[in-house]
Amino acid sequence: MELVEESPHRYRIPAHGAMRVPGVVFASRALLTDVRQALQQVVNVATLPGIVGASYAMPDVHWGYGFPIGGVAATDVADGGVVSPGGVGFDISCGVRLLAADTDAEAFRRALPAVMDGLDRAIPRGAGPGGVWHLTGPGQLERILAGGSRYAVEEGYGEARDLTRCEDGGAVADADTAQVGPRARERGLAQVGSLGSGNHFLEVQWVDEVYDAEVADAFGIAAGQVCVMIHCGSRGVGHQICTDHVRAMDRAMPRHGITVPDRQLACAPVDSPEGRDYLGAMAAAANYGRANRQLLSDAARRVFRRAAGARLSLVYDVSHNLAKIESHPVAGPGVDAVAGPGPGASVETGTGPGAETGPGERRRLCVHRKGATRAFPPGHPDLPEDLRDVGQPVLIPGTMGTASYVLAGVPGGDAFASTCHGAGRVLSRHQAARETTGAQVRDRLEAAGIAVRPRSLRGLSEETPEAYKDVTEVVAASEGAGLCRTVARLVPLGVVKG
DNA sequence: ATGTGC
Repeated sequence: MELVEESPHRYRIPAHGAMRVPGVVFASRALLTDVRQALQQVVNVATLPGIVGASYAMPDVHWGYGFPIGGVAATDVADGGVVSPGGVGFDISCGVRLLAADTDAEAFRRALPAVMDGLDRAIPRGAGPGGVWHLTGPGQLERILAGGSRYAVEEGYGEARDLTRCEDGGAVADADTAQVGPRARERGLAQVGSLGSGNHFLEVQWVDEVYDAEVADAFGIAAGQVCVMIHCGSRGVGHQICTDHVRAMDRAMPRHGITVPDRQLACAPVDSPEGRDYLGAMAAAANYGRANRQLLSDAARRVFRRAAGARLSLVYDVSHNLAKIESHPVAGPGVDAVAGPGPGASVETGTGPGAETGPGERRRLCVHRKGATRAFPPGHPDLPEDLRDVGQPVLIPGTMGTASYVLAGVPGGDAFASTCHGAGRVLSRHQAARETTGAQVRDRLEAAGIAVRPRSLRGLSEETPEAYKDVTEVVAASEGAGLCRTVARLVPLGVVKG
């Protein structure tokens, strides 16, 4: 496959065969090792009906179900554009939430063991059922699916201010709970307020380095400050919804006259019964994921209050697995996404004030972000007022025991205002577990001064840092590609895992 | 990611 280096962090796969648009890969040379399968998926995605601009890959791209993880694709709703569950992934609305404590790491050290023990008891995790809420009936699940974090806060599990620091104010309005099937509901009942397993975690971290003090200050974080980062999704609900709607679309594709190069790219026009049904169910799962993070935040807050006398305030909550209907400028047909980022250079800049002046007509697009984070630039109307001048906070969870990052959206960013989402796997779970044992991983973390509260040792071995790309390099490549700017680095004091 | 594998 031809990969043309256009700039140090931007590569292009020229459109060929059935591709309707080119592929654009943001990466460094080092990050391009072992991504052959993922880049074939970038090519496959470029054939989808209605796709505009390019099929994008973020620097943390790796192989996924149909679409690559670290992929961004937008389709034109009025031009037969499709929505594909594979473009969101099985863990619908998986995302990250960051809370900042009113204490610094030095003062906090003494309280750490008690806080970790408290979190160990308070945070449900691991595969299968178990959550902080025990639902009393189906009506309560209905309200979670429709109301997300907003419902959790109404019920007393948070502060009104939290909602101003959540993407979409804590809930998307277009959830269609009638499209959430019985199996998804059944699984959802018993998992409200739980981390799950795999790379999901709750970490106690501290701000080890600030790169942009002004933006960090606006976000509410400062050097030395203790934070809590929560990375989790919509558990069995999202998984079952993805499964159910992939099947429905797979059956409906012939009726819509759609053929795809890979069955895992099952899709339907956004403006079709199957497309609308999926988007409504996906929005319900998104709300479930947000409520999930809100409830875990409340559990962490109680522990911090009791064991450390500390208060946690929300920095931001953002998903990295979601499709959204957004308006972006798009160049006319025949115009490729050739140019790199820079003044006047990009064909489909992000939304925001810069976008209106760029070339192309604004179109209603279905933007799929799978393992990619929305990164609105300064001035975007959907940002809360106190963040409007600095841009959207972007939260990047690192590999267990290494670093995580806080980034900010920038003007002129390419890929429909999106950036990376994390480190990205290089070893499969199985391979990782063969490299080391959970006990070894635990001992290494403890020797580095990081407290670990795992639910299973097997899970720890699968998450060994060697299984992932270097998150620092991913973040540097994303900034180098003009997708975001680096604001702060966070390092763990303690890890709670499934 | 996932009651982890049709």
